[in-house]
Amino acid sequence: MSKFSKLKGEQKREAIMLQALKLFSKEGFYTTTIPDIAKAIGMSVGNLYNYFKSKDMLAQEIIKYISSYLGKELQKINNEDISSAEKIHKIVTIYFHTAKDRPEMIEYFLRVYLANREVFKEGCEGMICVSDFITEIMIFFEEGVRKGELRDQDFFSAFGLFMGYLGGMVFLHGEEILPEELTYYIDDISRNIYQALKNDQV
Amino acid sequence: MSKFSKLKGEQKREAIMLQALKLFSKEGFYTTTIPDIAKAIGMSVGNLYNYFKSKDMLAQEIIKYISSYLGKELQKINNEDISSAEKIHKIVTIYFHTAKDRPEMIEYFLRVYLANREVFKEGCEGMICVSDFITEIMIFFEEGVRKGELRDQDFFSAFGLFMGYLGGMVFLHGEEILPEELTYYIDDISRNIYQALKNDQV
Amino acid sequence: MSKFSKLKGEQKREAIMLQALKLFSKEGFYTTTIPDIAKAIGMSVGNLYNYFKSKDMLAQEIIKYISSYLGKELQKINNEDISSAEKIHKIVTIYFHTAKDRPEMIEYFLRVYLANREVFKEGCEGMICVSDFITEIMIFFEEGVRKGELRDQDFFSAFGLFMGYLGGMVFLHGEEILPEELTYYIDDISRNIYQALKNDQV
Amino acid sequence: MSKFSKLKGEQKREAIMLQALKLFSKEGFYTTTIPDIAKAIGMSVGNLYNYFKSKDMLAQEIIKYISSYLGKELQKINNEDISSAEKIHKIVTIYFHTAKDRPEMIEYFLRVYLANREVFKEGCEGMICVSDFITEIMIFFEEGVRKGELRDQDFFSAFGLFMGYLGGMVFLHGEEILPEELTYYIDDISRNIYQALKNDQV
DNA sequence: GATGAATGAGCTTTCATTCAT
DNA sequence: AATGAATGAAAGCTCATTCAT
Repeated sequence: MSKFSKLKGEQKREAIMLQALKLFSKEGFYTTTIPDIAKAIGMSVGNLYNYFKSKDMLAQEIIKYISSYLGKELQKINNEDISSAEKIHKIVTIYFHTAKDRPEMIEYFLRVYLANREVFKEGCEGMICVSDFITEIMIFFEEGVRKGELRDQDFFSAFGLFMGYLGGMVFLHGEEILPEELTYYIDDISRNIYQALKNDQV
Repeated sequence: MSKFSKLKGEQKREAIMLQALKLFSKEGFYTTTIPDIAKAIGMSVGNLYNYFKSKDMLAQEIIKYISSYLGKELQKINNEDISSAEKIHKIVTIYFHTAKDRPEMIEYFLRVYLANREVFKEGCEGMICVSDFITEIMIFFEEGVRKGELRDQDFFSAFGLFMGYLGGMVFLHGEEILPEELTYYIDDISRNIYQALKNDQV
Repeated sequence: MSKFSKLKGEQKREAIMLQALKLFSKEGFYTTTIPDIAKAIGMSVGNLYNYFKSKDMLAQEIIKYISSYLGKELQKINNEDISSAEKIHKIVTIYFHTAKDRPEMIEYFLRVYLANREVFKEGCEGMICVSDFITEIMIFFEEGVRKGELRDQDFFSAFGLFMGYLGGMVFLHGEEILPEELTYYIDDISRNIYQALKNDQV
Repeated sequence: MSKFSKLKGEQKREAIMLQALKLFSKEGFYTTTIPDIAKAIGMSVGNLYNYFKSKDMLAQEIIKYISSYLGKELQKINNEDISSAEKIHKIVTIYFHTAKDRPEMIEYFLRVYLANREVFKEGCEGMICVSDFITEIMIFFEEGVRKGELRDQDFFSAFGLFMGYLGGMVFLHGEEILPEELTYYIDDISRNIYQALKNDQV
């Protein structure tokens, strides 16, 4: 643990978020207490409340943080001049590598954000706290359609496929049910997604 | 609410599970209290503990109940003598209709079972509490492969697609993000899944 | 301390109120904690909340209790067939005797109810939690006017005199500033009040 | 808010007291926090502690300030060469005008000083923090007796009448129970007090 | 004098679970 | 089987006060 007291201002906010992110995703939102978080980063409970005014607000800031992080990764891919099939492969790759290197991010999305609606009800209405991420998926999809590489279907139908599929795999991995590493499935899954989304009318 | 006191034995157990299922899926596991459940079915908290020895155990019995229910539905489809493409369509249909008619079942799976690992850690190791359901998906998949209709890929890669996709759509629906009813997407999604799983080597 | 566990239902509610009344009036509302009250009556904190759903609600029930108690005492006097001067003397007497025998009641009125507006804001709007008491003062005053014994002045001007005066004396007594017992002042004060309120137009 | 930083020394002390006075009387002593006060005057909490060594000490300085202020007003009246009846009228007038123009002063007296004994226990024993004010009431009363205009009764009996009555009226006003403005009652109340205190033996 | 981040004890309230009846 | 009062540990959050800068 790097000395928390050496950090300041915005850095401390981020240090708190990263630690809470780990605990929330590993232990669950309700089973992680504020004192747990404070102790883990070596600060006092009271001071934590100087940075986030409630446990719920902290949870909301974290999901925005994750959405922003993943959104930026996707943006890089969207900016590349490659085919939709290649983009799908890269998206799956980045998603699974994130799940491997920073599993708490994906777990948080699945187990904290998606599962505890009541926590995000006020402050994250609709999908405003994850819009950075969703926007990039939308851009990927619409460009693919425009270029004639992807079939012009309902966006949500495509989005649900993407996110549900990837999320489901990460979940199975988290449950230690998968016999192989996540990265083992990258090719299969990229192919499945491409098969599902591609435009046959050529 | 039908008179709880008229029921007996196993029927009471089931009445408790159904009420708890509704409350857990709607309000969340941690935000639903045992007194909430007892009051909703008109019995005392003390007596509820005569049927389930803890809140966690109740939650575990419920997921087994759901798995069994959905497993039976899938079994009917598996027993029909139709193509894999048709089976996929039927599975998607039954899933979305369940999500529409008894949304608490699917929501419970997504928001209670998948999200609150700690509750199911002891008693539902691996996927033993949802094996009825998973077994039928496995049967569907292996038969499709055997008949040469589906590509012989890793089971989990296919399973993740199926469950993640369907779950993701139900989630989007629960968030009131989908512009259309769930049933509207049945054809698109069935097609996407089939495209992803089908055997091209013919 | 009588065995709390022997009591039941409404009796326990009352036992809690009486103990809280003592502590709130002696130590102050904010400096008395719920554990303090629970410990003083030998019950658990959690169980106390089975009887009163918050500290504020408990405080509100207590002021209603006091108002009802004092209201009944005044009612007896109002029902007697005596002059207004005699009634004043009896009211002052009963007030000071209450202040002597059950000082917490009067202290509560002065130091908890009158002073901590925010606690009674929602639930005791206007004077609805003390209406039993005020109503009797109003009856006394209006009958005196009707009989021609008291001057027909604004009710609040008369009411403020009565309650402010008596309250002020009890306060001075509580501060241990009065050189004599409260009862020593009964005649002087009754006379002063009568002089202030009587009808000279005869 | 005038620039706090322009002031210095004793002026800053007074600025703090005036702001705390407003907040304590309006929001209550325990519901007003030190940061609330600091923010309201645009200074830091740390610096506030350079002027007052604790919240309790601040509260004590404020009551002394109020007592001194009101004492001076009464002194002017005592110095006038007018009858006791006229003095009573002037005292009531000044009291109610203060309650109208600077309501926080009277409210503080009633709701902070009188109600939160524990805060003033050490430092304001007896009535030493309000002696400036009480002394003037005493002077008024004793001169009235000496001149034969007021009956020679126990001082506290007279003092309680005065302060209790006026305080009670201000309280009723604060509760928005009075149908009229406070000043409307000046004549009635002055008369009531005079009737109560005057010497009939002439 | 001035700042405000930091402390941590202590508050109100909740709730799974027990048990005497 | 049935009741629901009782328990008490533990939660989220507050705030007077301190102190390094």
